[in-house]
Amino acid sequence: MKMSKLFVQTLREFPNDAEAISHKLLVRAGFIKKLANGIYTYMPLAQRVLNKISNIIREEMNASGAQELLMPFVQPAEVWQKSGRWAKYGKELLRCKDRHDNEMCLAPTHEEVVTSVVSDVAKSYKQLPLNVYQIQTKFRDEIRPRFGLLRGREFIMKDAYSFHTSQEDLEREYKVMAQTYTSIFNRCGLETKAVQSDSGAIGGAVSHEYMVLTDTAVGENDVFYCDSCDYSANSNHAISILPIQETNGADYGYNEEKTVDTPNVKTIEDLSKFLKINENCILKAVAYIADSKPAIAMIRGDKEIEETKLMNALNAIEIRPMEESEIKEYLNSEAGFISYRSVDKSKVKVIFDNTVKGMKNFVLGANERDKHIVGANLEEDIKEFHDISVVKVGEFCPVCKKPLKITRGIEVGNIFQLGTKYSEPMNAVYTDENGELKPYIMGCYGIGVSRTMAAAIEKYHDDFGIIWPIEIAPYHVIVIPVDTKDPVQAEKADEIYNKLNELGIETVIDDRSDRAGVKFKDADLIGFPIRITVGRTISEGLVEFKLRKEGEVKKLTPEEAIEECQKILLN
RNA sequence: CGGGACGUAGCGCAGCUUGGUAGCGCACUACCUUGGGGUGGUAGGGGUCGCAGGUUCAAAUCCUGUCGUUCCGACCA
Repeated sequence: MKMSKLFVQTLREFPNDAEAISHKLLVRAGFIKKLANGIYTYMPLAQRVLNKISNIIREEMNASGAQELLMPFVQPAEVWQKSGRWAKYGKELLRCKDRHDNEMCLAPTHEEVVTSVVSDVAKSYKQLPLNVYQIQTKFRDEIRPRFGLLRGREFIMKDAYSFHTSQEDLEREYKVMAQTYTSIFNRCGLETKAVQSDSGAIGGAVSHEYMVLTDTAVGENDVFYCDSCDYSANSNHAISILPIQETNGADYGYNEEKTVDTPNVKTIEDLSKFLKINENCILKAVAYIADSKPAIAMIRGDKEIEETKLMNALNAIEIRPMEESEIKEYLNSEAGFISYRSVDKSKVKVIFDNTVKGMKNFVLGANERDKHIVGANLEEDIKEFHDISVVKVGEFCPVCKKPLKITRGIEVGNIFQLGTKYSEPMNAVYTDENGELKPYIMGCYGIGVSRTMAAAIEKYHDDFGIIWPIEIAPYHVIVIPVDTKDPVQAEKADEIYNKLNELGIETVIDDRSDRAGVKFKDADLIGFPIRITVGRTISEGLVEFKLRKEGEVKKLTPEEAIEECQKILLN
């Protein structure tokens, strides 16, 4: 490809509205162009990267026995109503109507359709197990799309679904997919960590997220991990061992239950200062609306609530903090002074965190403005506790009990054992050996293709631009004639360019009449892994060979440079 | 959903206070110049100033509404 013909425009400045480095570089290097919030055109350079990632995925998925298909992106409401998700899926599901007034939606995922398709075709146990996948655009109407391709509304995803006759067979396939994912990301030049995204609790669905670990990534997930064993988990789901620590308000002189005035003391921090007591002796109440119903979560003052865990404990689909007015309405209380004691437990669900077990003579809201109770103790009939707190660094690994560490991760893939979550409500069944109808046992396996591209940039860049891993780089080599007016340089550069292309090495020649500086800047920005510069030294029969990654310049003959390219690509 | 900021050429911005022919840099076109890390110059092309309404002889500028973008918040009561 000639640079003068390549449909790309690099910008001299970073875009103003980008935050994440991958977003800034994708825009500045001319890979993507925004059409609307969270919706982008993939320009030719980006499309080449996406194709490379997709092809690696295809090769690995096919090798592990999965079959590629392609399902509709626009879907009728019926399939979603069948699974029950038409009502449950919130505003992320973009709904619309066709000309006949039929309700439709843009697919955010394909469990419904694939279940429906498979149940029409795979009617016998003889056709199972089955694993089908597609690579396709998805649409999720995110509340706040940001970070470019890391959290767009429209994005490209590989989604695979497997169907089995037994849990054992599902688990076998799950392991196959886990291996497949590791090799896919390795081939993309990305090291990933498979991180638990569920506590692994008995009977619970098992799932893992594949994280590209980077300390620099803005936003995204916190990942807890253990150096001494394999344990790692998304902070959403991480558990830690925290010995039930006894905290006693009596140590601060509060050994008798009584109500005290706490004027204008609203936060735990203020309260702790005002009463001269450690935060871990205060029982904090946080009020939520869970699926339109009120709930309060009680937790030790120094701990924080993990909403995903709370959601699970409440068995809710959607939760949000209560607003001031709702606190009045449902709890007849005021923020800062809520107590679990005075609420009507038949109407308001109360959840206690595990940390509350060890609290004695604690401080509690009095359910009245400017008043708290000190020296309080839990009633004996409160016996149910849940893990609803966020793990903190330094708490202990649940497997080997060593302190946990934290890092940032970008989720690029996930694998999930679904069981009969979809097949049962959708009545998707096969006939088994005994002629009985059974629901499929299912698994699903996703990879964010466009997000993987962005994650690679988050991981591999420097001040000058992108440093593509060669496996997913848009092109392998850029040949730069320094002075296109010098016929020797131009001719020799052309020769190298043609030779490389003949060898199947994807090469761009920067034939523009710009100065060398411009070409170097663009080459670094776009991130070609190999650069061959044809300049003055060509009179001595030498060109410059430079890897974007390492930055060292070697003087080689054109033949040696071409050989070097071949060697690198063979590895 | 709450709060702030911003919408002027593909990108980055000025002009608005005090209403009077729409500007700068990059990018684009042509020519000259330069030729190893974003040369220097000359001449051009490109904008219903987000949209709608209002005030006015006159609105990018003032007022109202609306749409969009963006940042923060939407656990720590």
